[in-house]
Amino acid sequence: MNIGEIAKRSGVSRSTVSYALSGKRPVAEATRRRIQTVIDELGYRPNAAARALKEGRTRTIGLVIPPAAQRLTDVQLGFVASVVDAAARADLDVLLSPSGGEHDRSFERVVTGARVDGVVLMEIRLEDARVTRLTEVGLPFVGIGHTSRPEEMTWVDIDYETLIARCVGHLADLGHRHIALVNRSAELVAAGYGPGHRAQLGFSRAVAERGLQGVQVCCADDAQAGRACVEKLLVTHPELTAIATLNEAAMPGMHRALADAHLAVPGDFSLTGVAARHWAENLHPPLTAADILADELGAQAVELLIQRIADPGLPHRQLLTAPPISLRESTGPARPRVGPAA
Amino acid sequence: MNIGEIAKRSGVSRSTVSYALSGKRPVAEATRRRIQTVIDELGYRPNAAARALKEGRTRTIGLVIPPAAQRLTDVQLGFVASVVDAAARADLDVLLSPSGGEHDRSFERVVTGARVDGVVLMEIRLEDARVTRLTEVGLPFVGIGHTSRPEEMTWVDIDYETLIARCVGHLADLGHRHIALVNRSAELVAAGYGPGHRAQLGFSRAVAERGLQGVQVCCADDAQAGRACVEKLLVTHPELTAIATLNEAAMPGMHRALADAHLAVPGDFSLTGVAARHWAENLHPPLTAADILADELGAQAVELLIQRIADPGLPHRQLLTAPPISLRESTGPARPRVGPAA
DNA sequence: CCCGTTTATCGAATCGGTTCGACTGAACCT
DNA sequence: AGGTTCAGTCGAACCGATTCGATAAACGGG
Repeated sequence: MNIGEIAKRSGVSRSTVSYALSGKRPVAEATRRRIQTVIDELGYRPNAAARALKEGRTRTIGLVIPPAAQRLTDVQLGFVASVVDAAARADLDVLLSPSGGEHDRSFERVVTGARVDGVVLMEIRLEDARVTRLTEVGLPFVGIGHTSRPEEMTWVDIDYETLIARCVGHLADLGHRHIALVNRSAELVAAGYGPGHRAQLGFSRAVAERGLQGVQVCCADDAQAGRACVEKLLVTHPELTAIATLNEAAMPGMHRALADAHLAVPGDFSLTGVAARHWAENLHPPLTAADILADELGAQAVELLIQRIADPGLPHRQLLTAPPISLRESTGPARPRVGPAA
Repeated sequence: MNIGEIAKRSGVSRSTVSYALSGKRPVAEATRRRIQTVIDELGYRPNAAARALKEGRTRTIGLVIPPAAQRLTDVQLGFVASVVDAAARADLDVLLSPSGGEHDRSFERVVTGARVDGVVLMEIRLEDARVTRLTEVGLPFVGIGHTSRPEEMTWVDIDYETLIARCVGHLADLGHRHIALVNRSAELVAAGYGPGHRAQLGFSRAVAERGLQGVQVCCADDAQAGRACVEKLLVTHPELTAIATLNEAAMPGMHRALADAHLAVPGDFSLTGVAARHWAENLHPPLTAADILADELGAQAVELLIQRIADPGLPHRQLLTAPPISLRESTGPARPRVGPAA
């Protein structure tokens, strides 16, 4: 079931079969039909490895995800899905590679040995060894997120700074004066995780501009932590009337803590943040949020990667997507709180 | 940066470099060290396509997932993560392929053209064209789930029938006499989706054995549907005191509906089901559930696949994993309901 | 000292495609 | 009629590894 077999049965040479398939040189219509018939009969498909070897490209891209053991957030999952989708539309296959921890062998395998034509990198830190390695190896790559030297790489990213600032602005417009930011986990933020870092910046800036009282706290990525975190906040900052967050995983716990404190959302307390659209819509009440358009971001990453593969010399493009905030039902006018500590 | 270059710089032939790397023939210690030095200096890694072409295997497995657009459930995500992890441990790469709908090209690319040595197939229907195709092509594969002719393929699966029956048994032990099963979406169940189908069987069987009153309903895979579904159930079946479910996505909405009806869990109403452990633990209250050990299942699937690749003639093994139910806090003794319709 | 063995290495074939240069007729031009 | 062009095809080289058979040197036994 190789090209030689097809050639033999069609009574032509291997090169003619190849040209019939690729169309890179003219082939007589009668010949082409004869070959096609044989191919259909035998269900022949060219061997991907042989083709990759000769052509020098694999028609495959790598997708480097955080260690699989550690659970992906909804937003991350959205990225994966959209990258896979976009790649499929471009007739590219996707090789999955967990990275970090004990999975460095997998990363190395994907990156070296010409297994992929390029790589999409998720969850980039401000200092990121994988970026260094990819640059060193000279493999085209696009980051979803960027390092502390963004001009040195090609990336797409979410403008968390602006998005969080918008959330704060929205709350301020509703009359809230005491607002908290619930960030991602302390380790992540300390490690220079971009979204966490930029959320801090955006929050500080917006709070300062609007002359508000702002509190920032970190919170592990799970419901229990979210609950504990908000319970504590309500006690230590009894004047709080609203929270903005980018920590999806903690959100259910945060809701719980508010409910336990008999604070209705949005009646007594407002909640907003940055989240995937369908996820925000599925909450109760639906979350007023700056939506992350994961689909678009993944598609753009793949598109950029395809460009870079075709012409690695292209100037490194950078873009931010900053859609407007989507008003839903989790925010309302500020109302002086009568909380557990009041 | 190919093997010839290494050979030249080490002053040996290409074959000697190959043997030095594979150890399949003895190489003088001095020569081996010299070669290794050159390799380390140049950061050489053998070209995967060339190796695959010669060896006839790619050291890559395919993972066929449901169309990416359609959101993966937590359990499905767990499968993906565990397959990727297990493959990485076995030094295998994972090629991701969405299937179904418009993604059939991607599936075809992966299964033909010798891109992968074998395939792990998720979300199998009772009648599944992909299984037919893989059998036809003769590519080794392992299903997570199985078709209506399970003896014709190799698979691992979760014993939903037993798990749901155990949930019912647990509720019966607590004194519940009127129990509902909230299944997955009607389309899925109608299409012969295994878990949905077997949940039905297990529920019916257990209800009959215990002499209970059982209601079965289907429910779309999202929170809104879950809420609507339970709201309706509470009205149409006012005697209900417990629900068992395998619909994770609908669970938040179900909780919501119970809360709206002023039914406390587990005080007034018990809730149980089949779910991923960490997910069940993260609910409020933590869900008493038959845990799905996704990690183990994925690892077993990969292990079976590796066996099948090594020896496709092996008798098709089949196994079920049926861990005991994990008692948490969402179930309690039955108490006559004073619900909205009472 | 000669011969058989072992050890270390090399050269060539091979995997299954793609692609380049060359060849053959037929059509076309002047 | 002779030369040019072009469609259609073939053979051979090549991509980068692995692997088989052969060879040469070192070694040990009788």
